[in-house]
Amino acid sequence: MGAGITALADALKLEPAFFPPIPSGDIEPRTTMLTRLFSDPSLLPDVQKYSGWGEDSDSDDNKLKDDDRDAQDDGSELRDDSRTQSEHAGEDDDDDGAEEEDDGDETEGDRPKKRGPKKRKMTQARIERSKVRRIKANARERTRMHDLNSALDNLRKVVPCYSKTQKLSKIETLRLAKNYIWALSEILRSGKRPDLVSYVQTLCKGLSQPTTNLVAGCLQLNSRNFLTEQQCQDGGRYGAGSFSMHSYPYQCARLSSPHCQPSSNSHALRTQGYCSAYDSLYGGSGSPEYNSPEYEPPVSPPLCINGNFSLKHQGPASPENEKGYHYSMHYSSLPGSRSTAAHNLVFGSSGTRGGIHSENVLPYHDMHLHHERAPAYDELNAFFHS
DNA sequence: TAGGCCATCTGGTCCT
DNA sequence: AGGACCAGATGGCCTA
Repeated sequence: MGAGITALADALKLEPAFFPPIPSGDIEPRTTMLTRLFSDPSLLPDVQKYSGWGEDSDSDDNKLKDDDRDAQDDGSELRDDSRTQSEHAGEDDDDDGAEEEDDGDETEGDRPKKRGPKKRKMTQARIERSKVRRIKANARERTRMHDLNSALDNLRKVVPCYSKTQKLSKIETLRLAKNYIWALSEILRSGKRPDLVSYVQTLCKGLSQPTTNLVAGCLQLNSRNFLTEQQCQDGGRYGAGSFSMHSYPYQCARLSSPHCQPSSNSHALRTQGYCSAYDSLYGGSGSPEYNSPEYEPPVSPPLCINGNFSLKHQGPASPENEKGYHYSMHYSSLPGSRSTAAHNLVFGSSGTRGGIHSENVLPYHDMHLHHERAPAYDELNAFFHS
């Protein structure tokens, strides 16, 4: 696939070093990493090297911060003092809380005198200004956090599990997004249709059990079944984090239905299994499970295993939505259009490989691509087509 | 009731 | 000086 990647990089007008390896062991602060990650697509394929962000990198992150704090010991002392003051002063911002600063020198008492430039006397005007500044800063901080939450909401909508009634927590959203990006980039890298179970495992890596259940539920796959299946299959061949590209028979929750009974015919089983799973994953085909009270209809980009996804915009478009999803393109539904080729790439050129028929898939003209590189997708499809 | 998640306030730090 | 970003503290809400 090396040449393929090069062609893909060309099609996307990316730097030649697409998918460069990230030196392992380079742990950086979470915010820096996220910024870099989302601004530099070339790093996506190695996201998994950062697996365990939630735990390991957090501690590393904290370690760094602790080091920082050590270097700023004086600052934290001040901080603790001010914290205590504010606690004693109560929550009321209007209660001349700033005057406490003013009295700082007098109330120091047993505390050693602080060095450095002496604080200027807080005049009434300064106090007022300080209060106004604080109030404005609070408002800005609220707005900032609301923006952050809006962005997280948008992220929730494009990861493979979305429910308005059972929202993923912030941390789980980020973890799932990371896994999702990894899984998609892996699909792009290999150019093969992934094994569904491994795909779900990849998505769920590092997620809490409730979230794993939620994701598996959203994907219409009984998590216990797939976990059990995993353990039963040749002792860890599908170990955590693996992203096996070959398929094998597995049991999904829907296999109990009359047309999905396990049989000795592995091909038939595989076919039926995929049929059920993908069927549901693609949003469609009148699956009754969608009426489950626990999950809303799969408004998430269904499994997006075809490398594309449709964003769900229900309700009025917010300015942010308009801003963030400005680009959209509709694939032609003409016979023999490029979408077919792209579709075949991930589902196998036979069109029935793994039991997937093109008619089970939402037509591309119903799927909106939203990507800042939207113009490049034509070329990307050309690549798929060739 | 403990624990998880969240919103908010707050002060510190960095940058313009 | 002021804004952006960050992280700690706190309290509320919800659920097992």
